Amino acid sequence: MESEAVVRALSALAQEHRLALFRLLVQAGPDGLAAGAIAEALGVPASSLSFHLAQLNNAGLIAQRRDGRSLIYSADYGAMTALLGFLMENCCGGAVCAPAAPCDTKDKKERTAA
Amino acid sequence: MESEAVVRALSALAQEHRLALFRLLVQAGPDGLAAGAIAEALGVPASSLSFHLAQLNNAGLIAQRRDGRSLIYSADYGAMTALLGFLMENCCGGAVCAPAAPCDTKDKKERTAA
DNA sequence: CAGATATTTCGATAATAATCGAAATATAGC
DNA sequence: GCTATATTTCGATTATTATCGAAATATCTG
Repeated sequence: MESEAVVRALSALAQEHRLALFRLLVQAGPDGLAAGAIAEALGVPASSLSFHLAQLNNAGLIAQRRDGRSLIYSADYGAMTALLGFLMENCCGGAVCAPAAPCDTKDKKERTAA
Repeated sequence: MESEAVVRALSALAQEHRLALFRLLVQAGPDGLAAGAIAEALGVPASSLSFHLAQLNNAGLIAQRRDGRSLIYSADYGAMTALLGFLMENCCGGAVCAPAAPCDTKDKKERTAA
Protein backbone atom coordinates (compact mmCIF):
# COMPACT_ATOMS: atom_id res chain seq x y z
CA MET A 1 0.00 0.00 0.00
CA GLU A 2 1.44 3.32 -1.02
CA SER A 3 1.59 6.41 1.07
CA GLU A 4 -0.84 8.28 -1.15
CA ALA A 5 -3.44 5.53 -0.93
CA VAL A 6 -2.98 5.44 2.83
CA VAL A 7 -3.64 9.16 3.11
CA ARG A 8 -6.78 8.74 1.06
CA ALA A 9 -7.92 5.86 3.28
CA LEU A 10 -7.20 7.78 6.47
CA SER A 11 -8.90 10.90 5.14
CA ALA A 12 -11.91 8.80 4.30
CA LEU A 13 -12.09 7.47 7.84
CA ALA A 14 -11.33 10.80 9.50
CA GLN A 15 -14.90 12.00 9.53
CA GLU A 16 -17.56 11.25 12.10
CA HIS A 17 -20.24 9.95 9.74
CA ARG A 18 -17.83 7.96 7.63
CA LEU A 19 -16.13 6.40 10.63
CA ALA A 20 -19.50 5.30 11.96
CA LEU A 21 -20.46 4.10 8.50
CA PHE A 22 -17.31 2.10 8.02
CA ARG A 23 -17.59 0.48 11.42
CA LEU A 24 -21.20 -0.34 10.70
CA LEU A 25 -20.07 -2.18 7.58
CA VAL A 26 -17.16 -3.83 9.38
CA GLN A 27 -19.57 -5.18 11.95
CA ALA A 28 -22.19 -6.07 9.35
CA GLY A 29 -19.76 -8.50 7.75
CA PRO A 30 -19.29 -9.53 4.10
CA ASP A 31 -23.03 -9.42 3.34
CA GLY A 32 -22.98 -5.66 3.69
CA LEU A 33 -25.89 -3.25 3.82
CA ALA A 34 -28.00 -1.34 1.32
CA ALA A 35 -27.42 2.41 1.04
CA GLY A 36 -30.92 3.12 2.27
CA ALA A 37 -30.46 0.97 5.34
CA ILE A 38 -27.22 2.76 6.13
CA ALA A 39 -28.82 6.18 5.70
CA GLU A 40 -31.53 5.20 8.14
CA ALA A 41 -29.12 3.67 10.64
CA LEU A 42 -26.95 6.78 10.67
CA GLY A 43 -29.70 9.37 10.33
CA VAL A 44 -28.01 11.06 7.38
CA PRO A 45 -29.82 12.44 4.29
CA ALA A 46 -29.47 10.22 1.23
CA SER A 47 -27.48 12.72 -0.79
CA SER A 48 -25.04 13.32 2.04
CA LEU A 49 -24.62 9.62 2.59
CA SER A 50 -23.97 9.08 -1.09
CA PHE A 51 -21.14 11.58 -0.87
CA HIS A 52 -19.60 9.74 2.05
CA LEU A 53 -20.02 6.33 0.43
CA ALA A 54 -18.21 7.66 -2.62
CA GLN A 55 -15.33 8.82 -0.44
CA LEU A 56 -14.93 5.45 1.20
CA ASN A 57 -15.32 3.66 -2.09
CA ASN A 58 -12.77 5.88 -3.78
CA ALA A 59 -10.40 5.16 -0.92
CA GLY A 60 -10.81 1.46 -1.60
CA LEU A 61 -12.16 0.75 1.87
CA ILE A 62 -15.56 -0.51 0.80
CA ALA A 63 -16.98 -2.48 -2.11
CA GLN A 64 -20.21 -1.88 -3.99
CA ARG A 65 -22.53 -4.34 -5.65
CA ARG A 66 -26.02 -4.08 -7.00
CA ASP A 67 -28.99 -6.09 -5.85
CA GLY A 68 -32.07 -5.08 -7.76
CA ARG A 69 -32.78 -1.43 -7.10
CA SER A 70 -30.47 -1.38 -4.11
CA LEU A 71 -26.75 -0.82 -3.99
CA ILE A 72 -25.13 -2.94 -1.32
CA TYR A 73 -21.97 -1.75 0.36
CA SER A 74 -19.54 -3.90 2.32
CA ALA A 75 -16.23 -3.35 4.08
CA ASP A 76 -13.04 -4.39 2.33
CA TYR A 77 -11.23 -6.23 5.09
CA GLY A 78 -8.11 -6.66 3.02
CA ALA A 79 -7.75 -2.91 2.56
CA MET A 80 -8.25 -2.34 6.26
CA THR A 81 -5.59 -4.87 7.15
CA ALA A 82 -3.17 -3.31 4.66
CA LEU A 83 -3.81 0.09 6.19
CA LEU A 84 -3.09 -1.11 9.71
CA GLY A 85 0.02 -2.88 8.49
CA PHE A 86 1.33 0.28 6.87
CA LEU A 87 1.01 2.26 10.07
CA MET A 88 2.95 -0.33 12.05
CA GLU A 89 5.62 -0.92 9.41
CA ASN A 90 9.08 -1.15 10.89
CA CYS A 91 7.63 0.07 14.11
CA CYS A 92 9.23 0.25 17.53
CA GLY A 93 13.00 0.58 17.29
CA GLY A 94 13.12 -2.96 18.66
CA ALA A 95 11.12 -2.26 21.83
CA VAL A 96 7.52 -2.40 23.05
CA CYS A 97 4.54 -2.77 20.66
CA ALA A 98 1.45 -4.83 21.50
CA PRO A 99 0.06 -7.45 19.06
CA ALA A 100 -3.49 -6.06 18.74
CA ALA A 101 -5.34 -9.09 17.39
CA PRO A 102 -8.10 -7.71 15.14
CA CYS A 103 -10.92 -10.05 15.97
CA ASP A 104 -11.79 -13.48 17.29
CA THR A 105 -11.28 -15.07 13.91
CA LYS A 106 -13.35 -18.14 14.71
CA ASP A 107 -12.98 -19.88 11.37
CA LYS A 108 -10.10 -18.26 9.53
CA LYS A 109 -11.05 -20.37 6.51
CA GLU A 110 -10.57 -17.59 4.03
CA ARG A 111 -8.44 -14.46 4.13
CA THR A 112 -9.60 -12.22 1.27
CA ALA A 113 -12.93 -13.91 0.93
CA ALA A 114 -16.50 -13.26 -0.20
CA MET B 1 -11.04 5.11 22.99
CA GLU B 2 -14.02 7.20 22.04
CA SER B 3 -15.26 7.91 18.58
CA GLU B 4 -14.43 11.59 18.79
CA ALA B 5 -10.83 10.89 19.80
CA VAL B 6 -10.54 8.38 16.99
CA VAL B 7 -11.69 10.92 14.43
CA ARG B 8 -9.12 13.37 15.76
CA ALA B 9 -6.41 10.72 15.54
CA LEU B 10 -7.38 9.72 12.03
CA SER B 11 -7.63 13.35 10.92
CA ALA B 12 -4.17 13.91 12.30
CA LEU B 13 -2.78 11.02 10.28
CA ALA B 14 -4.73 11.84 7.14
CA GLN B 15 -2.19 14.28 5.78
CA GLU B 16 0.91 13.53 3.76
CA HIS B 17 3.42 15.36 5.94
CA ARG B 18 1.92 14.17 9.20
CA LEU B 19 1.70 10.58 8.06
CA ALA B 20 5.38 10.67 7.11
CA LEU B 21 6.17 12.40 10.38
CA PHE B 22 4.31 9.89 12.46
CA ARG B 23 5.89 6.94 10.71
CA LEU B 24 9.27 8.56 11.16
CA LEU B 25 8.63 8.68 14.90
CA VAL B 26 7.19 5.18 14.97
CA GLN B 27 10.36 3.90 13.37
CA ALA B 28 12.61 6.09 15.48
CA GLY B 29 11.36 4.34 18.60
CA PRO B 30 10.82 5.62 22.16
CA ASP B 31 13.87 7.92 22.08
CA GLY B 32 12.12 10.13 19.58
CA LEU B 33 13.52 12.99 17.52
CA ALA B 34 14.01 16.74 18.01
CA ALA B 35 11.69 19.06 16.09
CA GLY B 36 14.61 20.45 14.12
CA ALA B 37 15.76 17.00 13.06
CA ILE B 38 12.25 16.16 11.90
CA ALA B 39 11.94 19.39 9.93
CA GLU B 40 15.17 18.60 8.14
CA ALA B 41 14.24 14.97 7.51
CA LEU B 42 10.91 15.93 5.98
CA GLY B 43 12.00 19.13 4.25
CA VAL B 44 9.23 21.16 5.82
CA PRO B 45 9.60 24.74 7.12
CA ALA B 46 9.82 24.97 10.90
CA SER B 47 6.56 26.86 11.32
CA SER B 48 4.66 24.40 9.15
CA LEU B 49 6.15 21.47 11.01
CA SER B 50 5.20 23.02 14.32
CA PHE B 51 1.62 23.16 13.12
CA HIS B 52 1.67 19.49 12.20
CA LEU B 53 3.34 18.45 15.43
CA ALA B 54 0.64 20.27 17.34
CA GLN B 55 -2.03 18.37 15.43
CA LEU B 56 -0.50 15.00 16.22
CA ASN B 57 0.12 15.99 19.80
CA ASN B 58 -3.43 17.23 20.23
CA ALA B 59 -4.65 13.94 18.83
CA GLY B 60 -2.66 12.13 21.50
CA LEU B 61 -0.57 10.25 18.97
CA ILE B 62 2.77 11.67 19.99
CA ALA B 63 4.44 12.79 23.22
CA GLN B 64 6.61 15.83 23.79
CA ARG B 65 9.49 16.30 26.19
CA ARG B 66 12.16 18.93 26.53
CA ASP B 67 15.89 18.35 26.33
CA GLY B 68 17.72 21.63 26.69
CA ARG B 69 16.71 23.94 23.88
CA SER B 70 15.21 21.10 21.88
CA LEU B 71 11.77 19.61 22.08
CA ILE B 72 11.83 15.89 21.52
CA TYR B 73 8.82 14.16 20.01
CA SER B 74 8.08 10.46 20.14
CA ALA B 75 5.26 8.19 19.00
CA ASP B 76 2.69 7.04 21.53
CA TYR B 77 2.47 3.35 20.78
CA GLY B 78 -0.40 2.84 23.19
CA ALA B 79 -2.54 5.38 21.36
CA MET B 80 -1.75 3.79 18.05
CA THR B 81 -2.71 0.35 19.31
CA ALA B 82 -5.96 1.71 20.75
CA LEU B 83 -6.74 3.30 17.41
CA LEU B 84 -6.21 0.09 15.47
CA GLY B 85 -8.26 -1.80 18.02
CA PHE B 86 -11.16 0.60 17.63
CA LEU B 87 -11.28 0.11 13.88
CA MET B 88 -11.39 -3.66 14.22
CA GLU B 89 -13.87 -3.73 17.09
CA ASN B 90 -16.50 -6.40 16.64
CA CYS B 91 -15.32 -6.85 13.11
CA CYS B 92 -16.19 -9.52 10.62
CA GLY B 93 -19.63 -10.95 11.33
CA GLY B 94 -17.81 -14.15 12.30
CA ALA B 95 -15.96 -14.62 9.02
CA VAL B 96 -12.64 -13.68 7.42
CA CYS B 97 -10.27 -11.11 8.98
CA ALA B 98 -6.48 -11.53 8.94
CA PRO B 99 -4.43 -11.14 12.15
CA ALA B 100 -2.07 -8.35 11.01
CA ALA B 101 0.78 -8.66 13.50
CA PRO B 102 2.02 -5.11 14.07
CA CYS B 103 5.73 -5.75 14.30
CA ASP B 104 8.31 -8.42 14.99
CA THR B 105 8.01 -7.85 18.72
CA LYS B 106 11.36 -9.43 19.56
CA ASP B 107 11.08 -9.08 23.32
CA LYS B 108 7.41 -8.58 24.10
CA LYS B 109 8.46 -7.90 27.71
CA GLU B 110 6.16 -4.93 28.15
CA ARG B 111 2.85 -4.09 26.52
CA THR B 112 2.08 -0.45 27.32
CA ALA B 113 5.62 0.41 28.26
CA ALA B 114 8.05 3.34 28.15
C1' DC C 1 -44.50 2.86 -21.49
C1' DA C 2 -46.02 4.75 -16.83
C1' DG C 3 -45.37 4.96 -12.08
C1' DA C 4 -42.84 3.81 -7.92
C1' DT C 5 -38.58 3.03 -5.35
C1' DA C 6 -33.44 3.44 -4.60
C1' DT C 7 -29.57 6.07 -5.16
C1' DT C 8 -26.59 9.46 -7.29
C1' DT C 9 -25.19 13.92 -9.39
C1' DC C 10 -25.46 18.88 -9.39
C1' DG C 11 -24.94 23.40 -7.42
C1' DA C 12 -24.44 26.65 -4.05
C1' DT C 13 -22.94 27.79 0.74
C1' DA C 14 -20.42 27.44 4.99
C1' DA C 15 -16.71 25.62 7.59
C1' DT C 16 -12.14 23.78 8.20
C1' DA C 17 -7.28 22.99 6.94
C1' DA C 18 -2.50 23.84 4.92
C1' DT C 19 0.93 27.06 3.89
C1' DC C 20 4.89 29.96 5.24
C1' DG C 21 7.29 34.35 6.61
C1' DA C 22 7.81 37.36 10.38
C1' DA C 23 7.69 38.13 15.10
C1' DA C 24 7.46 36.15 19.80
C1' DT C 25 8.93 32.82 23.47
C1' DA C 26 12.11 29.62 25.83
C1' DT C 27 16.61 27.85 27.00
C1' DA C 28 21.67 28.00 27.06
C1' DG C 29 26.30 30.05 27.50
C1' DC C 30 29.28 33.82 28.35
C1' DG D 1 21.91 40.98 30.73
C1' DC D 2 23.20 40.04 25.90
C1' DT D 3 23.52 37.00 22.02
C1' DA D 4 22.67 32.71 19.72
C1' DT D 5 19.87 28.59 18.95
C1' DA D 6 15.40 25.98 18.92
C1' DT D 7 10.73 26.16 18.40
C1' DT D 8 6.17 28.18 18.54
C1' DT D 9 2.49 31.65 17.74
C1' DC D 10 0.37 35.01 14.70
C1' DG D 11 -1.87 36.54 10.54
C1' DA D 12 -3.23 36.46 6.03
C1' DT D 13 -4.13 33.59 1.86
C1' DT D 14 -5.60 29.64 -0.69
C1' DA D 15 -7.56 25.19 -1.14
C1' DT D 16 -10.38 21.46 0.28
C1' DT D 17 -14.49 19.49 2.55
C1' DA D 18 -19.26 18.85 4.47
C1' DT D 19 -23.88 19.90 3.90
C1' DC D 20 -28.48 19.11 1.84
C1' DG D 21 -32.43 20.04 -1.41
C1' DA D 22 -33.70 19.48 -6.08
C1' DA D 23 -33.22 17.19 -10.22
C1' DA D 24 -31.33 13.23 -12.79
C1' DT D 25 -30.44 8.18 -13.43
C1' DA D 26 -31.29 3.24 -12.82
C1' DT D 27 -34.13 -0.64 -11.82
C1' DC D 28 -38.48 -2.96 -10.97
C1' DT D 29 -43.57 -3.91 -11.65
C1' DG D 30 -47.69 -3.95 -14.02
